[in-house]
Amino acid sequence: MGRKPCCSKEEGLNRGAWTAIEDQILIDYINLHGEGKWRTLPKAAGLKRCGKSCRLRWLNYLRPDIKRGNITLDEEDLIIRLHNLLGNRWSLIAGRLPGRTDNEIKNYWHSVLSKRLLSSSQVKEANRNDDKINVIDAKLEHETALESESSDGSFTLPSSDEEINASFNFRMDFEIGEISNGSEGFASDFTQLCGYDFTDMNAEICEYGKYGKNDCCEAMVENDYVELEANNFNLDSDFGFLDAFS
DNA sequence: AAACCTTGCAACCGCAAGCGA
DNA sequence: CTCGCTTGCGGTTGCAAGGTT
Repeated sequence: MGRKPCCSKEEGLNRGAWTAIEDQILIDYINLHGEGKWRTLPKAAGLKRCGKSCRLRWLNYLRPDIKRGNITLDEEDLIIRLHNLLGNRWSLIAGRLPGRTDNEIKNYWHSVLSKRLLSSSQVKEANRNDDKINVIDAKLEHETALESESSDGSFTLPSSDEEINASFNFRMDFEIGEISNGSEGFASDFTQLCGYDFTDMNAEICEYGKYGKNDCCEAMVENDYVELEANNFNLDSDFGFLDAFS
């Protein structure tokens, strides 16, 4: 590779793809001594690798709880929503997807989702010029486009590109600032539709907002508020009102 | 069959945050 | 407070495999 080597101060270290033997040495060592102390781990384990490389290999590949490949539609849907909310905060997104690593999600985003969303954004932009629709109508339209109801009342996630694009055409068209200021009529309507209690959300904002915008956003993610079908949240613009807390 | 192109993904790099001395 | 070290994160690279011409 045409780049400066990792941990260039230390010579004689292996680089590039890991061998099965190296993997086994690392697994055995961590099973015995636990994670951490990456700087000293290679020497202690007898690996000719830098600590960074060992850490990365363990976290992204060797950990026993890692799921690999076959990202489900549910996971994909969650990745898209979290990315809309948090941007390129891959580690935070990965934290909401058990068994998935930040690297895998980042790769999936760049190789699959970003291309798909790029094409859907053109359709989305056209819809920005449409008249605003009220929340109830929007929700019904969204459900019609996104979900197909089966005989037992359950729903399925979108499977075709058309359906996924349709989900992106849906916009909440509301100011989240209104929620924080206690727009009770709106909140009760939306709570009824989505099953989320904006009273709790307000409390969450007040509690975590005082520590700063990022803490508040992360707290909201932790508490599943991102499950709202608000696909177009943006950390800086839509949560801008939280700046007042910082 | 061979050359070229595209895609997926593991791995590397630089930077910044956290933490202890 | 500052300095140095370690760890974690996001961006980027380059290899290998599969697809296309």
